[in-house]
Amino acid sequence: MKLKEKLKQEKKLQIIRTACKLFAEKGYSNTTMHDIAKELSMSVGNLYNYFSSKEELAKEIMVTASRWVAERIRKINEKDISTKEKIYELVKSFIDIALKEPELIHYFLRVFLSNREVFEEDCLGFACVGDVVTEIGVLLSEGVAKGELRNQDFFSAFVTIMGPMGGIVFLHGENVLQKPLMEYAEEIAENIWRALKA
Amino acid sequence: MKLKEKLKQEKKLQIIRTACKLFAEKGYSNTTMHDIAKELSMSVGNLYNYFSSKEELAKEIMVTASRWVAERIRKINEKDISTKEKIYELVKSFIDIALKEPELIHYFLRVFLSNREVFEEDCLGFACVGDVVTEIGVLLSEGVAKGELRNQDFFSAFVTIMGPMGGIVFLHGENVLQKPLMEYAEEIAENIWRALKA
Amino acid sequence: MKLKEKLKQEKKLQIIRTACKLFAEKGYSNTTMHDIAKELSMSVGNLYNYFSSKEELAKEIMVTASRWVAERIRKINEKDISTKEKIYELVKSFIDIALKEPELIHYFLRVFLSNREVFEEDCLGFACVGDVVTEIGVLLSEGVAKGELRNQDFFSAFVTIMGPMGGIVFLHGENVLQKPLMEYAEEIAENIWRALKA
Amino acid sequence: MKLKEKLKQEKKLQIIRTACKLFAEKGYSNTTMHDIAKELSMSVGNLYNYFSSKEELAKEIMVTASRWVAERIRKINEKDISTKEKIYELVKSFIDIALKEPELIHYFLRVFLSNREVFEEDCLGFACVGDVVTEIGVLLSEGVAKGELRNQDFFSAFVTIMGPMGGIVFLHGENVLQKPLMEYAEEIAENIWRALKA
DNA sequence: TATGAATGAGACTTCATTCAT
DNA sequence: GATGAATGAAGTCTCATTCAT
Repeated sequence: MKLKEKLKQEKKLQIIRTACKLFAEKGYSNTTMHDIAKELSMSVGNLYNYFSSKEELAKEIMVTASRWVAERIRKINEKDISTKEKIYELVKSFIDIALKEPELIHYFLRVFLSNREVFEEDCLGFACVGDVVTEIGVLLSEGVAKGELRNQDFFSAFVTIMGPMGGIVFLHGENVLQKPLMEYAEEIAENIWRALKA
Repeated sequence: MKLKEKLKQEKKLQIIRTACKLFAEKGYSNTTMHDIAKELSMSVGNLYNYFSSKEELAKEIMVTASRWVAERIRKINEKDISTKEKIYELVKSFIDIALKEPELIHYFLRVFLSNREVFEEDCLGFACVGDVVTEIGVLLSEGVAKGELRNQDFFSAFVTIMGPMGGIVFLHGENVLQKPLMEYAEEIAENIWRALKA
Repeated sequence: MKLKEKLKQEKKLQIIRTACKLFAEKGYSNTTMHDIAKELSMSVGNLYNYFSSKEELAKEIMVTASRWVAERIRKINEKDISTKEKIYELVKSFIDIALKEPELIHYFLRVFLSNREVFEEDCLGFACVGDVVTEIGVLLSEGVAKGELRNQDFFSAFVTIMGPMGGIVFLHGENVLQKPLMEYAEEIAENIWRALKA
Repeated sequence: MKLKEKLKQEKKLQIIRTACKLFAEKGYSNTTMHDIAKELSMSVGNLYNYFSSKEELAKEIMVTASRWVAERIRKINEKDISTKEKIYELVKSFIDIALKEPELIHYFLRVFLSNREVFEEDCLGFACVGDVVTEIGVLLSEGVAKGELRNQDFFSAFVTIMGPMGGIVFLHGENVLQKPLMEYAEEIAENIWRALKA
């Protein structure tokens, strides 16, 4: 039984990864359950053995993806380095994810940001992405505690971090940037650091 | 003849305003041409006398909305004040728009950002929002010229401005903020200023 | 008043000609009243001042076109030549029309033949194309009277004449013929003559 | 697995038969996918599991119907009888089909002949009805080889055969004939034979 | 579990026709 | 007569979801 359960989880994850990619590429509405099934070489019917609906699938993707990203940030938070260095690492990490697993970030930009009705019920106050928010919160409050960051409203600081990072990745996805994405990391990080530092 | 033409333009604008609102509220895919027609108390068929398709409508909204926002920024640029003050005014202006005409900003967040395929052809390199980009560019380069801002890559600076502003408005739309939106203006503006100043 | 009436008839004819061409080119269903109006540089509404409906227009075209073709046949019938020669002239005439005013023949093939419901009421027993049928009837009965054609059922003879002529013109319209259309005239005429001669 | 595939083919054929009938009766444009689904007691959506579009369906009908008719002609060609007898049998066969399965012939007259745009791409040079053309070609060239038919251009001969046959069946469908359709067979056959014989 | 045929509501779009100006 | 904005029914096609096998 345990093995069976594990296999099922394995498959769920596989579906999540594929669906995340497709949603991120084509948008939530433009991706059909058939598209997902086809990409996975499985039947539509079977998809419903793992997720009760398209919305359900979208939500689980968000939770999972958020957890992955949060994990990366948590590792940074755990490091014994200055807040400035943490911010630099955060930006690099974020861009690294955007390069290696772009669907994670684009899923957020394309699906989560824009299909609020899908997430409305279960994601009030961003329950779905709570892990990420928490980690950013940790980074900020520790920075303040250490006297390295100015004390300010959480949300102001939060958007000052996430906004530029999300923005540059979005522009990258649109092919409007003239340099490789990673080359923007330093400048963005410096901007964020200057914006928040004590 | 001129009158008739003017009336038609008037009506187009009316449609654009209404459609912008609906798209911003419910998302592009979740808003039907029927919804728009109903809200305008007109027939679906007639809608197509003004816009040849739903996509076409979405594009024209973007161009128009972008022009409106750009106009606001241009007025700030024209003022004889310091760059710091300009940034403060920009943030306040942006939030002001978000409060009085939230559909303009949310249209950008919900429709433009997330339904890239709709805009792909005609909006390469953001032709659609070019006016806004231009004005931000002016603000930045003048700031640098006056020695008030550090010289840096345009895109880095651009997302450092637009990211936090967009972010806070988005969170506002999601009802997660604890204070009235405008109360975040000062802090956000200060963050952006510190991020970019020389 | 008379002048006015004449001008109206003139315009009707102009509309008929244009509509006939469009219907013949694109088919009845695929041609919109707007298409016709546009081609004539007039408004849709005005079209309805001349013809009460699309169907009405189609019928009037058929009557008019049929009269034109019948006129050509009548002239042949009136000639003082042998039936064989008449058949040769008929085929050449038919092909000549197909080359110079292809819409007349194609209208018959594309619209009349296939949109029977349009003509049903007013064209029972081919009232619409009665003139052509009559002239073919004259040619046949005179040929029999002169002992040059075998006496046979009218419809058998009728299709033996019209079938090959319509067929070759259709194939020409489809670009499957390898020689210029007119070069088929002799052979077709000879076939028809042999088929019917005494 | 094979069984399932077979069942699907079976159903496709069933759809083809029904759609052919409806198209032949009411014309291509006047027959809706809903009409077809209803006649088959199935859902519109499911229709699209078998044919990707209405046009696609029309094309497959043409190919299938053409194959059926060609089969009948092929059997005649294989018989060890004179060309004259073959022509007589061909006409009878054609009329027999028109009586028993009128939709096959009327589909050709009403849909194929008149909705050229539907078939344009995939049916250039009549690829769709190639089988029928081929068989007629065989009949003709063998007749010439045996010295029973005059040698003439293929297309001239082709329309001399198909024209009268199609014509009489069309008139039958229009209820303008005064005798039962089959009674025209002899005369038509005789006409065609005389038209082509050496 | 796995399959994919089946459902049916609903989306976008077209178009003949009307009517106020 | 002439215009073209307005109507709204209807058509084609899509797609989340179900269910018999």
